[in-house]
Amino acid sequence: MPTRQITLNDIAAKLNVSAVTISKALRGHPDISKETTKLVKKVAAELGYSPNFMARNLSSRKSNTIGVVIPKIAHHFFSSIIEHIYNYAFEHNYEIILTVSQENAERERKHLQTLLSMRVDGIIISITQETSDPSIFEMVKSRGVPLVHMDRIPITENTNTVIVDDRGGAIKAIQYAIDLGYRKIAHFAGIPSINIGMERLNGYKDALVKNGIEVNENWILQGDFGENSGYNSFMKLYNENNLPELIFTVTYPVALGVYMAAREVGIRIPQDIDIICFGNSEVQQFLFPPLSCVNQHTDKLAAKSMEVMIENIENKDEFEPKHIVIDTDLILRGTCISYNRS
Amino acid sequence: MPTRQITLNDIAAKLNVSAVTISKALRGHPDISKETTKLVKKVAAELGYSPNFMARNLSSRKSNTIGVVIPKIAHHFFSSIIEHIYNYAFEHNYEIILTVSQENAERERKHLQTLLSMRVDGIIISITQETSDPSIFEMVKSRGVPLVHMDRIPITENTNTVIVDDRGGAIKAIQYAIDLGYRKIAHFAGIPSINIGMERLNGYKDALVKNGIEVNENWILQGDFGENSGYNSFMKLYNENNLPELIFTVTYPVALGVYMAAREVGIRIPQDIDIICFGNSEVQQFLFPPLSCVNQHTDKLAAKSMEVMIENIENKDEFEPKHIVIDTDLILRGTCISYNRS
DNA sequence: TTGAAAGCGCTAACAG
DNA sequence: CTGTTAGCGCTTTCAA
Repeated sequence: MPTRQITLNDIAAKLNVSAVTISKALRGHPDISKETTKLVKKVAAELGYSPNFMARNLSSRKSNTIGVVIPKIAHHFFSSIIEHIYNYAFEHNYEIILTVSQENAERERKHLQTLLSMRVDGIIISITQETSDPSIFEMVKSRGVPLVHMDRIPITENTNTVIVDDRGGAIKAIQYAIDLGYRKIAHFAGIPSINIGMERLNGYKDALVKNGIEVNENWILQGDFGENSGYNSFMKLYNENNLPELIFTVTYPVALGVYMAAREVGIRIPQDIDIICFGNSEVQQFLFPPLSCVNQHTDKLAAKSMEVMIENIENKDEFEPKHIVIDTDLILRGTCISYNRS
Repeated sequence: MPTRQITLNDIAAKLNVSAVTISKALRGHPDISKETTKLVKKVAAELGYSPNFMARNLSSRKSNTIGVVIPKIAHHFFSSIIEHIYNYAFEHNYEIILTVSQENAERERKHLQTLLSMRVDGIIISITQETSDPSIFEMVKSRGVPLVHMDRIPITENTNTVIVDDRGGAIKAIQYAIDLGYRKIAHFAGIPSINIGMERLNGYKDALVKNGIEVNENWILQGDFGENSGYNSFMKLYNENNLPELIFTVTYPVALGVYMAAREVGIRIPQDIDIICFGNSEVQQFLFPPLSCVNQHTDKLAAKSMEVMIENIENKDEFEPKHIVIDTDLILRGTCISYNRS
């Protein structure tokens, strides 16, 4: 570095006191007199002092930093959560180190290692589509680092989880559709090894069963959480000449894939086939027709995750893992609002 | 911390060598023999050693970390850029510290301070709508921290800038529309104090003038970059009974606002009024009608910003500020594809 | 109310 | 090829 940074010692030298005094004064420690504190702060500002977090954290063994691992960022659900997490952190004086696994388990693993190396105070994670080995999470916990699993969680015990009521949300949507008059309902499902895929599927089945409607396995299309998956599933049913009256998709991108496929083959939504999805995004109201959905309250998801995290950090010893479930609601727009089959 | 972390000394003790040897071995330093290195790495892995970045960075005065400040994250343009930045960083072994200013200049300032305190190796920033005082950027540079202004840049000299060819992109769009037959073209402009607002407006005017079309100030509606702005501007013209044939919006959200307003008052797009916007997003193809736009290549923006950043970091002394301009292209979908006024 | 001493975990420079 | 010495900039005892 050509330009050396100002340190405590520089200020100390200038004021003819010790660095300790400066350190304390700057942190508002009660040891130091009001006057001294004031003076120190003034000089520090003049000199453009910028505390060195590395040194501070190294010495205090606390970083006031929370690591976050998410699978994707250019996706409304996650970017919205992230935005709320950042806001929460800002208000509570925490820093966020965000990492993005790109749905890649190997990369997820590396990011976790990095966060540990950075000595973050805790980690909030939403796992990838392909994460299957939960041992890495055990490792994190064994290091004494608080962990919160958010939304996409593995099958681990004894860890904080903050999830959406996926099953309940799915039931809500399907029950509503049934009440409307729908009976032939397909589900474009996600990856069953991930909780959200499994639970939404279960909710779908539950609702059908409860209403005495037979579950048709041909109308449960396994895929992933992306556009292509929706496109392919639709095309499969279309080619089999086996389209249902309504499609319930596991995510909003999957629904986009359906829109695209339907337009391509000239099937009209909602006249020829209707649709509702899990997951909200502000652009849904601009689609044609505006897409109805199960809304997930990303703000609450984020806030609760942070809340649990901070509690756990500040109360490490006698902390019992929390399991929070966030409620959902239906947002009705231009699809799935009436049953008008011929 | 209840569970102490493994340190170099722990490994050193176990192997009866010095900590320095371990340190070097772990970093693959040529000083150490292959065998020793191998052994050390093995033991380190067994012990679950995780290098302490704080200590490492403090001692080496290098963090391999790049700070990023953006105004918003739940917005396709930025989340897309961020995603590319993360990927680039991952491939080049840099860490990213992302901060979000929420379009708030005060918060931006704080984030900058934090990043300096974290001793990041450099900072990439896209400024807020309200940032007016560039002195903070001078301060960053005076600290010897490389700075890259990306997309939304202040009026500073002598700093790296990586921007989109906003003026050129606007000209491209308007010229194309004029060739189609459009003459009555309005511009829903952004904030003029920010380069992208100014340049897109200038491009709009340039193109009109070049084609001998008079610039009508009533058709230049000043606003910001969000949905509401588009909504309000549209309503204003609608109420004045002064709608043009085509609207060119400064961003994609502004166009969404127009969609919403138009639907509300029963004006059809593109039959009654046509539209094209600056800025791409994958959901545009799912809008009705699919929205045409000037595409900005967020991947190149991100990659170039990172490239310049890393060059500047690794070559601090004799580095000349770079000014990169990224080209645009038109993506034509369901709007602004033909002139069919009656 | 202030400060001296010690150390956080690591690396750079040099010596052997 | 390996180790010794000396910090990086800060905070935490503990003594004055």
